[in-house]
Amino acid sequence: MSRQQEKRDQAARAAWMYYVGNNTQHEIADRLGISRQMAQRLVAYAVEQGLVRVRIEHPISDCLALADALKTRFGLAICSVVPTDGNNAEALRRMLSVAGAEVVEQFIHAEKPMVINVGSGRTLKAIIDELPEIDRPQHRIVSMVGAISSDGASNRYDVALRAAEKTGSKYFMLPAPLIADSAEDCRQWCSHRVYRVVSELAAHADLTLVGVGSVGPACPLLEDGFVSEEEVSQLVAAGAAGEMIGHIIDGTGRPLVSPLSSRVTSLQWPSSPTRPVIGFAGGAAKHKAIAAVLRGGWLSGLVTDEASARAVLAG
Amino acid sequence: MSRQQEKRDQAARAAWMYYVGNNTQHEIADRLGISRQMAQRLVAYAVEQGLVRVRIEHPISDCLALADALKTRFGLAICSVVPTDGNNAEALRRMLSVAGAEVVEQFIHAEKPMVINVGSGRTLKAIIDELPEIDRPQHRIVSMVGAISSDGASNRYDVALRAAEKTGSKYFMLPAPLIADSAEDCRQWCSHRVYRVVSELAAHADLTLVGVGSVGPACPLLEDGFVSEEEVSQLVAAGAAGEMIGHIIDGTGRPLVSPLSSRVTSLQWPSSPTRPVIGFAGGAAKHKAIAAVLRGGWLSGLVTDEASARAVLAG
DNA sequence: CCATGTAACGAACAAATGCTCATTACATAT
DNA sequence: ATATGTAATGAGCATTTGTTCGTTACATGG
Repeated sequence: MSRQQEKRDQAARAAWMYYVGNNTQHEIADRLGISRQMAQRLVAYAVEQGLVRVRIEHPISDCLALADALKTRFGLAICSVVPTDGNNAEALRRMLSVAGAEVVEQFIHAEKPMVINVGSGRTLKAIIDELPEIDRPQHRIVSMVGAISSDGASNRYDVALRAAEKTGSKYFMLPAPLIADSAEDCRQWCSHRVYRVVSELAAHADLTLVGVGSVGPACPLLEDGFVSEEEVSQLVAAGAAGEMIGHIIDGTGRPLVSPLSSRVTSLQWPSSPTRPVIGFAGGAAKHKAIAAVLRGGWLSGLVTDEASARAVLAG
Repeated sequence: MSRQQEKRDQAARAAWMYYVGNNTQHEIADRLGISRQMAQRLVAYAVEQGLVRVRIEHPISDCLALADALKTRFGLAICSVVPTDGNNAEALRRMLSVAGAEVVEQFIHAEKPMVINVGSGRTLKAIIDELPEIDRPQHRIVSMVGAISSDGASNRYDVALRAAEKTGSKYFMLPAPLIADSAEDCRQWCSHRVYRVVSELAAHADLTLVGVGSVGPACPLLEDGFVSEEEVSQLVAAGAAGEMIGHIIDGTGRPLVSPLSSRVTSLQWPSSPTRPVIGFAGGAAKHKAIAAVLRGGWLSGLVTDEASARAVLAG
């Protein structure tokens, strides 16, 4: 057994004893014949590696009420609202991950083979990471965004690939960059045979998972270098309120036609979808984007936080 | 909203912030406008109330190896082995609960209506308590042991009832005491119409969950006042190695014929069952009982602890 | 063989948590 | 209104946990 494996094993053991067995780290150390600090490190390592999964079972009535209100107002089938924790971004991300993973798990669990479209974004990535390993080789996972990044290497946002790894499902990548160099280039990418095959598969997906992004200073598209600051300013001036996998929408939820829109290669889906399309997003920066996406009727499910829910309902 | 509800709500919120959001209790206190101690109490309350569910995702290879060995040796379809934590009974119970609940959850999750037989015992009770609330009104849960206790009141071991409450399933109780006053009395109970109906239902169950008990000093049957110390001595002298819902078996796993055996009203099932029958037990006191039950081929699944697994495999 | 970088380790300290106890608020019965 | 029991509260302290830092072990390349 590799050194790495051995460490994970021991960490898992320490985590069992600590979190489930209610031992102190000192007791664990004694039992495993290691130092107190080492026990502490093992437990910390287990948490860091995602070996420890925590769920809060009791729904908070305020959050439940907000979720119900959102369901009614925007015709959602699924809605989960997590408590807001000041503006601690780290905490928010973790909470959305836990709640999001719970929702996704319900679907993934099905034995019946499914096609699952997966978008991009940090929130979605965190959710996939939070998923337990469930073996579902019968499912097919489709990446809705181009897996080819302009600099070639980094595919760190290929959330779909991660999801496929987690579940052992088949993985279908979209052979394109997220944003093509020109409208012509975009048309080329999108007319490739493989693109069309994947796109066709995605059109019949049983489930679609997408992140919702803001458009503005420090927005994901800008941070990840897909658009320039100038382009962002132009988009905002043109009324951009948010985006999903690169598709920009305005405040009413309608697609925003712009120089950019003809260069985005990522997959599209109809408004008021008949199959579940679940969006994940939270945090003050995204209030406007979430509201816009909901107004546009792009989602049938949403996982968000308390403050965002309130803001959206108030708007 | 009731005072109680409000407290649970706030406890859940604190638990989210503490366990998921990674806040300190001080931060939680500030945010909720309460004292540091109060935040601590809320978190503790949430844990105590079972609002917080912890799972360790990574299988420990030693435990996995033991589980595989048990599967092979005793023809089990399912086996889960949790790490042993000295002889901390409390920790053992919690670990078995978590691992057991995980196994049970897999089955309960099914949408297809199921009939589930549920036995008795502290371990099984703890497992049911650990189950998340999943609404499954289509399932039917059958209590394998008499729900009528001799002193009338206490039905604290009616694990099946709890399970039915947790899942919102229909509940079928066995109208009988666990141990009848005499063989004649027993025959009477077992020939009642309702008993026969329930028994018939149980015979076609899709899943059976039972605890495994020891027979000896401080064994469950004695502790709960179902048998006297003298009777236990006699049973042990006659070769009793363990019991499941009152059915005593010897070291080879064969039913032990005794004055008691004709008075036990609880349901029976065939050895080498074709549908899943899962046993739950751990701890030094039960090593002999577990080995006996496995030898008898009564189970197709087992959840136990490392030390027990080793002991059984060594024997 | 040595040099060099990296991981493991434990001591010591700082921070966070849990517990006990005395006090206070509050409800219910008299 | 007053007594009386119960739950809520915070102060103070003990324990537990987390982090930093210097040292030691160990592997790898020269």
